[in-house]
Amino acid sequence: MPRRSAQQVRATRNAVLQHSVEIASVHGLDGLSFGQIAGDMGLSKSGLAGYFASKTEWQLAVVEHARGVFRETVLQPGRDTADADASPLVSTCRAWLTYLEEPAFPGGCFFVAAAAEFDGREGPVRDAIRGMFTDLRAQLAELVAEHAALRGRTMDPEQTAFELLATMVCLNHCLRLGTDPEAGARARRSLSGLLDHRV
Amino acid sequence: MPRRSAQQVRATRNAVLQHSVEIASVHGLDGLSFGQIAGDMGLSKSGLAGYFASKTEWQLAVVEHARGVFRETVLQPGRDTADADASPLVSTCRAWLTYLEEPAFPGGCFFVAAAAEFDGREGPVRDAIRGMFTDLRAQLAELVAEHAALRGRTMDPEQTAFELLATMVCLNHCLRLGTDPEAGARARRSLSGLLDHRV
DNA sequence: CAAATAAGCGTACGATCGTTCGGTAAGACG
DNA sequence: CGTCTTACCGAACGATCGTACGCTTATTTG
Repeated sequence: MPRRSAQQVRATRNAVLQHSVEIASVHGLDGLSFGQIAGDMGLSKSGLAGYFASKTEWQLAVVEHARGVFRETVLQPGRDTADADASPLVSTCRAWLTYLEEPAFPGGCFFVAAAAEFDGREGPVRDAIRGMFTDLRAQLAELVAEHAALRGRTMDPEQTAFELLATMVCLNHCLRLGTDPEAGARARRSLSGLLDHRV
Repeated sequence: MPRRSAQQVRATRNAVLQHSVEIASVHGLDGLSFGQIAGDMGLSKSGLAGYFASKTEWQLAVVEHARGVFRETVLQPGRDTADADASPLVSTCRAWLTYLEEPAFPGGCFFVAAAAEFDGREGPVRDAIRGMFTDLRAQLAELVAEHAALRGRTMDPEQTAFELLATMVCLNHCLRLGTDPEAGARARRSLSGLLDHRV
């Protein structure tokens, strides 16, 4: 069997993916290179490449890893910290704001960057990113519907989900580019209006 | 003097920049390569590189060229087609929607892509992109203030500018990724609400 | 203990990258 | 007409890219 246990291998692979996501959030998924990342992590180029069947497979693994990070940084805390005052949607938005303002990835939201990078191309990487946003939209719409029911309001879940996503994407844009020091406050004002609740 | 007139040279350079913007909107500013573009345009690699002092200078020229395209595709028509019914802001938003839905660039809005690509880095290219959005925000806020005055409403120009930008950025995102066939309608609904006017 | 397994390394491959340099030839000007 | 300017090309450079192939070596298994 392996010279290192399967658990150690998985841990190393996870560390590689974590560092890959961080670099990719700054330099893009195409900006990843085996040599660079291997050097950063004290591995050989071929050693690192051995973890993945190809660069595309590596990129797909990075996307999947980032999805996990988003889940446990935004969606899961959103569910967990909901209470009588804050609906799951409200607390999800709060976790989301934190995720953008104290970035989980040094280059800002990995998915916004990856979407912009691959939205004009074809292939499995684009499909994976697209899948992430399709799921996100569905979950958001569900949370909105739940929120509306809790507050006894009528809302168009899809429309509100679109506007929530718009606010978050634009907040990420402004924060990363630094064009608007008040972006956080503006996003919160938008969200409060959308949700009829202080965020 | 030159073997080709200065005007011809400028025309060639312009054609190079036009094609560069189109490629960059799909593959990113870093995805540009002298060899690739030169091949596409029937020039030699070194011949094309001769137009620019370095790759960075090339990227800066591409950003500047794209700014011109945005000006004459969105801002200028927005000003020109305003009438008694549609304020300059409303007609600008209409031109903007057209720019996103019948893309001037094959990869969607060049600036959204470029911002996502460079927002985590430093250097002159990032500064140029940042400058574009700083200007855009200022012009948007001005248009909003004008619009509010025309309609006799009170609006926070900066806040509304943020929400307009959010809508447009998210529309571009959804259109390019194809995650929401109704994105155009949703964006129009958002805009109509923001501007208190059918868009 | 010996054999089998596979993680990781070193090396090499062809391709492409940005950049440099000298040569060629076409137009402008004396 | 001769000279000068310069747009453009061809070739080459060092570097880096993704990928492939053996080899070493530690661990597990029979």
